[in-house]
Amino acid sequence: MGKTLRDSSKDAAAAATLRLRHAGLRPTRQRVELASLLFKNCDRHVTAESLHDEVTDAGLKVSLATVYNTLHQFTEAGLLRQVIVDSARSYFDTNTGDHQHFFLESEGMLIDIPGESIAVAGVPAPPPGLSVDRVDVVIRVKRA
Amino acid sequence: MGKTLRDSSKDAAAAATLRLRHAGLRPTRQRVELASLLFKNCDRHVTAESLHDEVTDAGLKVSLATVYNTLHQFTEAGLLRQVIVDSARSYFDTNTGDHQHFFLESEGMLIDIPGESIAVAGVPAPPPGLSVDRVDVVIRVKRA
DNA sequence: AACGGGATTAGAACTATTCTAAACTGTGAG
DNA sequence: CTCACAGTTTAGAATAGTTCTAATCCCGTT
Repeated sequence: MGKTLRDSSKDAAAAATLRLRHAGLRPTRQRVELASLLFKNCDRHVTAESLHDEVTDAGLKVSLATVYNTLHQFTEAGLLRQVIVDSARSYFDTNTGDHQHFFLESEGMLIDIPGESIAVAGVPAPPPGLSVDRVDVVIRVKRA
Repeated sequence: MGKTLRDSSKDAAAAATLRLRHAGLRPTRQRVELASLLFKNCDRHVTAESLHDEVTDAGLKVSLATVYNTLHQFTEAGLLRQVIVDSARSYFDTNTGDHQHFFLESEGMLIDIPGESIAVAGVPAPPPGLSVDRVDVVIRVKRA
């Protein structure tokens, strides 16, 4: 028989707990709740503010400071990736694989572009003493 | 005969004044001083703070608010280009042509990469209703 | 020289983010 | 099962970068 809503919520929590343990993070209530929201569905892009609103709207109580802490810890642990496209706010991406982004600045919207589809050629060697850490491509788009 | 230091300073100011008029900006003392610093030498990358320090160290008096206003007006007028690589501060680039950047985050240093040398292939068509505004490539580097 | 509108300014205000210090809680030992 | 403690959370203060405000100033025209 199908699972009830409560079951799937429990499942998400259980999965989140596992994921946290794997990452070496203690599965506190707040971290489990945030991880459940972040990783339940498909790839997502959030800001601290948007995630805080979301968790609050869900009737859960997590402070904004904890949302910031958690986003950074998750990023540190490789569960999230920070996307820098706007000098006003930070975005975090649940897709940590190789990919790039469309960015619609007027609406703060990010859209993934699979890594395989984009190729960057002709990158010169970095100046002596420096090594390449990552290549970021941002396709800035606007409403046609 | 060679020009004196005072002459070349005057030249820079005269050139800056012309450049401002061409861009449709009134050549005020502050704008001329900032433009002289920005465009006297080769390509430069500045932040509001760094430019304010520079103009202050030169013994000139320009408020930080004016530096911000001016950077935005220059950008608007196509004299500068804003570079988004850091979610904590804004960089402005005197090179407005087609090019990309190395970014050494730990030192807030930007290095130009000529546009011809880099090619981005395989960019998918943007979602319906959106059009590509610009393609930014940032090569994040670290001390080897 | 006087005028008018844009430009500049100091300082307040604002936004996103980080810090602080106190209260709380998961976890392993007993 | 309970205790203790290190790690976590929290409210609120603090900070950094940037923008706003409203008064003053000055460039270009008359």
